[in-house]
Amino acid sequence: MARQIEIAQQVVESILAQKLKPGERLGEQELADMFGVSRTLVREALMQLQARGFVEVRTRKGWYVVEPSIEEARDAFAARRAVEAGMLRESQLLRDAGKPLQAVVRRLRQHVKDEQAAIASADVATRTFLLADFHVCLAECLGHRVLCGLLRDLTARTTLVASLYQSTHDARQSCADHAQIVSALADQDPEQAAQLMLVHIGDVESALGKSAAAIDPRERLRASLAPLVRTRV
Amino acid sequence: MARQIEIAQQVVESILAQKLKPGERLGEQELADMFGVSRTLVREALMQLQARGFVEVRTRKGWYVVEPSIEEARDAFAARRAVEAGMLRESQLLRDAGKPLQAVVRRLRQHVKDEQAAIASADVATRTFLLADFHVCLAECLGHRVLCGLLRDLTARTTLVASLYQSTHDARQSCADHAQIVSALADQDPEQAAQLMLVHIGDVESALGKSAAAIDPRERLRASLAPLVRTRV
DNA sequence: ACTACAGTTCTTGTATGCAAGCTTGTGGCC
DNA sequence: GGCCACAAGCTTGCATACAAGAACTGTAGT
Repeated sequence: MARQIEIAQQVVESILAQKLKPGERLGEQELADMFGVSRTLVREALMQLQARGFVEVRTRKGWYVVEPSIEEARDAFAARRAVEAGMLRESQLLRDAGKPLQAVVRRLRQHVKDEQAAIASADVATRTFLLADFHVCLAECLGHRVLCGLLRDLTARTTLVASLYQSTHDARQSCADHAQIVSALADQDPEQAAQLMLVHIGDVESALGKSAAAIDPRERLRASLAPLVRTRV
Repeated sequence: MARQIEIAQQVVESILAQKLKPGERLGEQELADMFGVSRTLVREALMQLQARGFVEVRTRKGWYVVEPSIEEARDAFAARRAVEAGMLRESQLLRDAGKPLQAVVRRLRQHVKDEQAAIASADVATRTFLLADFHVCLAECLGHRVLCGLLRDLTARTTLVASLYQSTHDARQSCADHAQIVSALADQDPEQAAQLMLVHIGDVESALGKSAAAIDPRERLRASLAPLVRTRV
């Protein structure tokens, strides 16, 4: 595969696993050394990521993982609500039912099991990745290849949002939601699945910002420094 | 604004106006000369377009505007159905109603008027652009900035599909559909708007492939040459 | 006349080089 | 001692150079 796309993919996966945080700097030379290529390829990868809304460039200063504002965060969740509810309600597969649906349900149940395993083993990166990947998986299972790509990007964005606004949402709750959604699919009840999905996304969204409102860089620095001040160095 | 983004935008606009057709070759040097920059910037722009699904690169052969297969075409329409129906049904703006809705309706009615003007003046490029832009406009009006970007790309893709499979769909019909959708919005009836949207997209989709199945490059060349042959040069 | 092959040319793929701008550290000045 | 100016270094922005592969053309041989 093309080298740039590999680089871009790796960055996206790191975002999905919350290994890359919003605001993180991505030096061109640094990445180039890391992947053993020249800056040219790194730039091309970063351009792709920019087009997909993951990174931004501040002229002559560098590339940074995007830091969605509160409004952008809400907007990302609103987009996911629209896309995922629409996907479930307009799915052909759910109308026709039959054998393919069974295979889908089996695969999704397996995915939920994987989520549970990751939660049990306290593997945060895998857990975060799988919880987001469920939605991508769902799109793929329902036969929407375009939506699949769309959702990969959208879930990555909301993952970014979650790590910026310190979500307090419980992973087990998300996993349980997923299980319920799969059940609704198994019952061939798209509307129920869509409703559950809307609630699920709403829950994840409302878990934001309860503890920390907006963490701008200055605020973060101050927070990081606070203990030092308190101990009177 | 960054030069690459300008280049990418211009390409997308050309696609939306059907000035660039599927399978069209995009030579790096050719574009570089056209925009007065080096190939580096052109490549960076093309990389962005690749990430958004508009062009593909065949190694050491060149860049080409994507030629969606029949399945990819259906998939693109399915994605639009899901996204646009979801958008209308889950819109906050339509629930709250009130003054902002009026402004939205006014703007959309103006857009429909612009469409009518373009149709009347037989300006095919503007007409095609505006008919696609309606959907983008709708997303923007409803306050979804993320969906707005998504729809810009999705409508461009279906425009590409339409010019590949020679849509027989009537522009006036599309315009009338748009007007109806706006009316449903004015009546604060999201479900009705969503239904109309689904029918509208379905109509556009089913207008495909009736006349021409797949137009491969050879066939196109033959078609282009036909008149010359007939006059016995 | 048709095919096979070699040379030429054109195009992409990747690296490198150089200019411009930001950051930071140092020295001088008030 | 503190503040400002300037310079060094590092990073991005963009162009150019060069290598490698593909297509095309012309030629020779059957």
